[in-house]
Amino acid sequence: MKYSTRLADAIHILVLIATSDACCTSAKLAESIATNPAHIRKLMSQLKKSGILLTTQGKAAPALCAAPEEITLLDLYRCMEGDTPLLHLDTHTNPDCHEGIHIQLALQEYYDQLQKSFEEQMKQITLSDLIERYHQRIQQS
Amino acid sequence: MKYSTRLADAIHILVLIATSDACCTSAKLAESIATNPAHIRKLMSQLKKSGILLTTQGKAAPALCAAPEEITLLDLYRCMEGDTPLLHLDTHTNPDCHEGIHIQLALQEYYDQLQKSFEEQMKQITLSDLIERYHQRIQQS
DNA sequence: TAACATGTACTTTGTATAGTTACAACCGAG
DNA sequence: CTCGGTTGTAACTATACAAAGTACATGTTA
Repeated sequence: MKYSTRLADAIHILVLIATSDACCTSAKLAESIATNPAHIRKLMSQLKKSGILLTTQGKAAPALCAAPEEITLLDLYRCMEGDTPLLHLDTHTNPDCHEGIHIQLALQEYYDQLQKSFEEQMKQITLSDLIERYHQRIQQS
Repeated sequence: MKYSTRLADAIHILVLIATSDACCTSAKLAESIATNPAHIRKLMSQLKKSGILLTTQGKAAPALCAAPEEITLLDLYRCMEGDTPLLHLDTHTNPDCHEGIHIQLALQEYYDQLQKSFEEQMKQITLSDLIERYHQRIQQS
């Protein structure tokens, strides 16, 4: 499977919306990300369903539902990737092989532990942090 | 990261080799993982290249190159996934859009930070830990 | 030497993501 | 109230890549 850039794209969209004065049409956002407007609208639709973004049909005026300080990377990860974990077990092992099941279940415990810790750290990073770092980079260049 | 069960399968193979007295042919291992022998041999070949597993052509006697305590989850991750990170930037943004580049670069700093911390934790988990937990589960059942 | 293994190249299949097109629904200015 | 611009969403296609499967050269051992 191709790896996903949806989270990175969603963040891209949100940072532009949060920092840009100009009207953010899906066409303009698509130009910055170098993709097509429909894809942008699909991502924005997902952000809307998660209560992160506010959009109006026919009107190019997307707005954040909360302050950037309130939106964490974990919120965005869950919005774009759902419950999909970072590492994957092989759940298609032979059911007749008892050892096989127990190996995967033992592994799951450690995977869960890693996932939980990763999410805990994503919770510490907010959209505001990203915007701040982005502004610093703009100034330096 | 893209969806892959290679790491889980590699661990499956190593645990079986480390704990099984019976001769571990690629056919027998394939049966436990419910896949085909060629796939198993491909995974084992990769483990061999990384100096984790020792195999001999024509001979069904795979063996670990190091004690299970010495083999970390990070070693196995690197072997199976290489430098592929867990989260991916969108590097196909419009080069004419300066903002776009800086958003992704700002994001990269946080992604790198998360990746580093994740790998640090994978380093703490060894094949020996997995085998131990696996034995506990076998006993309980 | 025969039976059985591994090592590896090649092909096929399955599936998630991204790209694209099309169009209905909607907004706001004139 | 109409028209140009916009969103929302449903197809469909293209692409990438993991996994499954096939084949066979090479090696081991009884």
